[in-house]
Amino acid sequence: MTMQLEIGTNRLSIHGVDAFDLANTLTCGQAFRWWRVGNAYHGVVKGSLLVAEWRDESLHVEDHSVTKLCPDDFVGLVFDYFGLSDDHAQRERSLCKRDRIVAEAIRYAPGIRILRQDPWECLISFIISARNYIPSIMSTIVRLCERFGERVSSDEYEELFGTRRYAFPSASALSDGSVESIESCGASYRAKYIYGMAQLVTTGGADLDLISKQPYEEARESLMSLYGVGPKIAECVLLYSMGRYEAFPIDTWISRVMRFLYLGNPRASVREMHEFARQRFEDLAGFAQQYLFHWARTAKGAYLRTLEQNSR
DNA sequence: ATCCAGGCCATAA
DNA sequence: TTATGGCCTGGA
Repeated sequence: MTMQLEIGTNRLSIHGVDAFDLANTLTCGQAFRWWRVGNAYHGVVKGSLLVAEWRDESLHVEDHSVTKLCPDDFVGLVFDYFGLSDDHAQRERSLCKRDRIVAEAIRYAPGIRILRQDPWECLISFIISARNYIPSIMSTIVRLCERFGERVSSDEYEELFGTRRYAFPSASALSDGSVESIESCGASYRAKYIYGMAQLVTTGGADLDLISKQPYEEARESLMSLYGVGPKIAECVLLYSMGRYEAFPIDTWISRVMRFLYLGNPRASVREMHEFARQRFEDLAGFAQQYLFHWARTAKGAYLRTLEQNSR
């Protein structure tokens, strides 16, 4: 199937996108800056305010930013962010052949893509996500953006939807704040990590662009050397913002799936889980993780919790 | 109401 | 190298 583009004024329609579920892709826990409004999703992506909707078998995206992108940049942003040039159907087929549990997860909810997010926003967002609910994560990020970010919504958008949107704050904007001001946005004990990170990145003590070019293991170590960043967050950054699809972030849900459905060992170590995932899923581990994560939380949530209870 | 969450750090063995 | 407690507080 070939894609067809239709480009209008600050709007774009893409027909013939295969293996793409917009709703699940935006709400499956990889990004925290999308809101459902009617049948559409409103989100801030790298300083642009986008309104995305899946309608008539096509993806429609509008640019509602104050400063709108030129058509080329707009198309580029959308293709890059959603990974539209990738043959995702082929990935799904390949994963289905490799593993029958992942095959079930894909059958349950196909078309989940890995978004290509901004590394800085991704890093801070997943620091905030530690021991936190998704709604809390989102509201903390909103408050950070309101306090430290720049306005991104156009006059027309604000009039139409009655709300103002802000871009994710830069490192230097956050470093101009303080631990206390970040804490009061709801970041809690994570505020010191965030403020420290903002200072480090602003002064050049950490270079995410450089890290993104390092070999996988080296990049992972570089990220984990940052105060407040452990294996889970490092791998989320690698997967969701650096296109490292071999990454396999292990949170409590993936841990349950691995311990009870794959390894049959309630006390399996994170190391064992990583080893297994690397051998089984190889270069597509990140996609396997995303499908398993969504399936575990929604379709298998109660079941996995029961297994966990019974193993105690 | 309580109760605990999509980890990380420090400390201890 | 692996195990444990503490962090803190907005939501369910």
